[in-house]
Amino acid sequence: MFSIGEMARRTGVKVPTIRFYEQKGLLPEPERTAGNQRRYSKAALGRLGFIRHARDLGLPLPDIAALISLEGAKGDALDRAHDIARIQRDAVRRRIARLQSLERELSRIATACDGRHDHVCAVLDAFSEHDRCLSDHYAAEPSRDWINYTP
Amino acid sequence: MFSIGEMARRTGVKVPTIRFYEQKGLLPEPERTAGNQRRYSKAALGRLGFIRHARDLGLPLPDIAALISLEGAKGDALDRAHDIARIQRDAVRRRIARLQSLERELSRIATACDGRHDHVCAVLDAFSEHDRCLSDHYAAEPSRDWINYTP
DNA sequence: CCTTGAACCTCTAGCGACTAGAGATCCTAA
DNA sequence: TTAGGATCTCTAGTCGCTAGAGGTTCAAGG
Repeated sequence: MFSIGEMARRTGVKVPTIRFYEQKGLLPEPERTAGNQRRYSKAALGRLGFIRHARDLGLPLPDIAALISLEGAKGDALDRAHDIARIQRDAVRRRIARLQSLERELSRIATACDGRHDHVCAVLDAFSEHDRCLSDHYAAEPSRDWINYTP
Repeated sequence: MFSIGEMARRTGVKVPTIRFYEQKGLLPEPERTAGNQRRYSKAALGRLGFIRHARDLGLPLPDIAALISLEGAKGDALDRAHDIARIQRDAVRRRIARLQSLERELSRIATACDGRHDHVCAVLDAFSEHDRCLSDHYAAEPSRDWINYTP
């Protein structure tokens, strides 16, 4: 049996976050001591590790809850787990592509006029003017369209 | 003079978000019609475009406010703008590196046992067991250490 | 057995960056 | 003049935590 602090130490999940997960239904309510303190089983430790790992992989809590509900599932139900992984992987790929174009543009801005500021430099303009962008980072996130941006 | 809806249409920033930016001091309070509706100048449109672009680059609002305060600055003050760009670029680079290792792991999970679920498949285990990870994605984000994770 | 102090408890509120809704008012074109 | 889309203010909700207040419990040392 582990105290909540022991769980935190072993998984790297902070104590308030563990209680938060319990409140959100991701962790089952643990046993309590006579003095009302939480005592966790090894299974609970494993599940917290699962949550931690999935969170690190970028999964939102509802998706993690969905995965947990698949515990012990067989057959077609497991397709859901694969789906979640695939969807997350594709989302990550899109984020990578988008960040790479942002990185190019930030590099451009960071090196604009190379630190010589005897006259007005382009760094602020570089932030505001998308026309000068080397890349198409707006197009990368479909929910945001700059089509009508005409300053 | 532009209405708030026109500003939204031209920049892609949603109407409530424009009001939110005003409330946060990123946009100056615009003129109003007799009926209390906002009317924006071209300068305000430009600034909103600036904010939009900087947000897309991942800058937090306080950093954007700092950049705005540099408007018209000369000399050393502009170093601050370069600093912000460099810091953001480096942050983006770290995020890319981290996401790439996550992508590898999600791919591994997504393709675990290849859709044949006649028996218990490894996808859930793959989510929970970091031992099997191909990459070191925990180490990528220094604030989270898995050193003591022993399930 | 008693004390001390670290760890635990519940509860509320706050973060960032919006987003959604209610209910009221305004503007514009037919 | 009227209809209906756009706008107004205000509050509350989202996500995934995090921090703090104020109180209780546990475990080790004396």
